[in-house]
Amino acid sequence: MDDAARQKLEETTRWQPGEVEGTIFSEWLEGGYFHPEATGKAEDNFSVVIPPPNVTGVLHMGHALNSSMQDALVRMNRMSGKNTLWIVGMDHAGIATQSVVEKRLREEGIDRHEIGRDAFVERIWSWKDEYANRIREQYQRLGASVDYERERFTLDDEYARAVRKIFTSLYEKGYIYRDNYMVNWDPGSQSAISDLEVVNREMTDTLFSVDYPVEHSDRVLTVATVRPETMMADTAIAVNPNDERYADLVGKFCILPLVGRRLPIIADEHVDIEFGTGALKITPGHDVNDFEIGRKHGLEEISVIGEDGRMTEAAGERFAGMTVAEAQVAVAEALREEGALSAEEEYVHSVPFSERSGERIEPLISLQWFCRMDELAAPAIAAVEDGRVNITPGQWKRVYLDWMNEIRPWCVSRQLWWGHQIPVWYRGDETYVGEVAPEGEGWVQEEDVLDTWFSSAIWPFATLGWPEDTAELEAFYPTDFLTTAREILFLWVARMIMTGIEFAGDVPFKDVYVHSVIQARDGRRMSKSLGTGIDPLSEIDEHGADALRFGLLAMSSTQDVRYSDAKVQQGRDLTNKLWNASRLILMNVDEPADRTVPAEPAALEDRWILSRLESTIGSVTKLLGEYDFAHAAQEIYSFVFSELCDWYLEIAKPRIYDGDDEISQVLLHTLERTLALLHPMMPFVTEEIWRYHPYREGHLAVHAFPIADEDHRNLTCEAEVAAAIGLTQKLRGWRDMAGVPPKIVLDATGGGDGVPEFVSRLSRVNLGAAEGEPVATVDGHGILPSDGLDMDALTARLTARKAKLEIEVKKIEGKLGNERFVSKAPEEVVAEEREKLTRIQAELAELG
RNA sequence: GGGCGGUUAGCUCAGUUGGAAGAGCACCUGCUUUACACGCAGGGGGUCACUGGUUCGAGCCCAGUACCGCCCACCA
Repeated sequence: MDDAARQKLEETTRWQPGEVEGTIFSEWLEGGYFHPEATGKAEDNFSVVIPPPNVTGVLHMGHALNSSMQDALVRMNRMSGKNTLWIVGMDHAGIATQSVVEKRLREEGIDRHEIGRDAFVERIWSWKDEYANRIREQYQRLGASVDYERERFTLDDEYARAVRKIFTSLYEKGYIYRDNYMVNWDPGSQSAISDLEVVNREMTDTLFSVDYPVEHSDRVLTVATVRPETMMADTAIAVNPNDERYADLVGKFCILPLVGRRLPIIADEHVDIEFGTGALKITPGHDVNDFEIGRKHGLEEISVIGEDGRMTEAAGERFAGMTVAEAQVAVAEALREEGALSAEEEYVHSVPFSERSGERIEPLISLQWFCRMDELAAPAIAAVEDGRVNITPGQWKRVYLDWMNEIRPWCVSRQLWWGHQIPVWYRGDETYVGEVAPEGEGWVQEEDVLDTWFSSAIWPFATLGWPEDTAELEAFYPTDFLTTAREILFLWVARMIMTGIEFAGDVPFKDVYVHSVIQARDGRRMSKSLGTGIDPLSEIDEHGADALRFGLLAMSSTQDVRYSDAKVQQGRDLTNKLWNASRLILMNVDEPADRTVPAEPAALEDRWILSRLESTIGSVTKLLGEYDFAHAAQEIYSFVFSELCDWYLEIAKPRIYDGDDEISQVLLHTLERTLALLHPMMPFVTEEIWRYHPYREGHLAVHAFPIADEDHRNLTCEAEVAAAIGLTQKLRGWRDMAGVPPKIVLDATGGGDGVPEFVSRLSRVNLGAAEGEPVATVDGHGILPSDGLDMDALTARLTARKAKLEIEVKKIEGKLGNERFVSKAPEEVVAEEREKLTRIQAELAELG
């Protein structure tokens, strides 16, 4: 180490992340460590795709969590010597991006229709560039070791070609078709949306009872509806076939109030006899159920609400042009005038809303492109059932299978401008579907674009150059695992599995880990609109990237958790602890002539820390492999704090200052392995410390990941030191209990053989110093009288301790006195109780 | 309406196959011990939501109840 480095170490008593994180990251990039050659086979290599964030915004805490998890595993595998690729990129996010940009334009007083499609899309592209830069920078701040040279965007030319190929191919297989069908119409975005983009909310509406007179009769059929404004589109009245009240009316007709149309009275199982009057108005044009019933019975489909959310001419001139809400009031009023409204009551029910625009969904019949899913789903179901794709935690496997088994056609067209324009061309009655425009004059391309998820569904292989037979595909497909939030299990994960099998010839990943959702500190959802979001960047500014990464991993779990500042602080503490422990080692230890650590060092504590180190390496590696990030973080935290710093370094301190080859070997070896082990979780601080390590030959990012070395495990030694530590703690505890001032060194009997030297030093109780009449005993060691002992306080505390132990004795004696316990419980359990009793009785004896 | 998850220390959360409950933070008491006060040592604190059951023994298993959360669903 040169003088400048030594001075830096001496001066820097706290880990200061802000100063060095940027430099370190640049060095990694310059080293090209994150940009692998596309060589070798996927089964030997390691690859992961990042869930591409929307270009609408900035990274949120969910992205930070996901990336912390992926990076931990990616770095671990890269260090283990695997050719490793982590793919990054962004999603064009059709509706989301279009509406954000549209809103901004409106603030400038511009309507997108004024400037036209091309100019509008141009505006979004510049928006995209701006946000992609920000997102990329955020990943770098986080330390994500993605391949920045292979960044992809779901609307790139190459990617778009893959999308068109998929569409065309599905069309040729007969899965994709165009149809007039009931869709979820979002008046906000003026587009159809899929079922998965609809959220239901509880609403209080008015339930109107409307009387429909029966033709040639003085009877009326009363139906209940929350949507009287759709009644102009009614084409039937339905009753349950088993409803005796109406059996004689089936086949007859009602007269539609206000309009006067004759409505057939039909029988359908769907109608609930118990609900309301048991008669249901059927409006195939504006209700999903009614649409199904209508198709079944061959009813006419009338539309009275337009795509703009206003009543059409078909609603009659009295209502045409009104908004749906206005029409409801007007229709109710008209019915009232006619005396056809027999009741109005408050009614709570769930109502569909657009997740994106927030507007109430208007079910409309519309000409859209659909994709039949059954054939695609079947092999994707099999892949999860037979374990080619493994979903953890296990309960999500069933959720996935349930949904897949009930899968319905997917409405893939969107009436937007931003997205993959559907590769279909029309000319008169002709329709052409293909990857490129057809030859000839007069062809006009379909204006609609594809659902965003249609393009993200092929992310794992389209990013690798599919459909070309690229070296990247060969080397990195299928990927190894995916970590994801459960909310996109259907939207994204399921569809990737389906397209992967169908088009790339294999499942896209072997493991899916569904992680928890990090909630706001108060337990609410983190959301921009609620203002409950916590910005990862400001957390990094405040505590450093390592602290945030550690904190997120430590607080992660399979169940939802609240954001824990304490866990981030714990990460911060760990970086600082590691930094300072390293300072102690690196400033005091010289590089030994021979780096080799003896299989069995002479010093007990050396054998001990080596054994504990290897044990920790084993368990952390295992936990990371099981996606148990929280326990992995906890494990390494307690190793560093407790075992390495609180015990080993304190025990070894005199030797560290004196310096000898063996302690140097052990310290430098232990530090090296600890840094490498921790690097995947805390890449920055470990890389920076490594800079000062005499063994350094290159960056830690590409240093070998440690493999647990069984030769250094020594259970006998671990037990011996554990006992010595136990004794030290007892002596310290006793001192404190007895109120002995810290400066006083007590004398005690015992010690000698079998008790390591450090016990006396760390407990400040000089074992075996002299003989004499003890005032008390601790584990057989007699404490000799001393000026620092307050005998009154001691007596009081001993009495309290005794009382506590006696209660414990009674409990155990009761248990051992229970004949059934002794006879039925396993021997070792009984033996353990006996030992415990002996132990406590011995302590009681010592207390006198 | 169906399904899933949760209820453990003041707070946030762990608790592997049932053997008598842990961590971090917070709290209390000491300590400027020459790596670190983002530290060190010691300590207090829990009828494991409730009610039954199985068992020698239940936070863990079974049945039910009460709250809380999430997902799915076409009750007008």
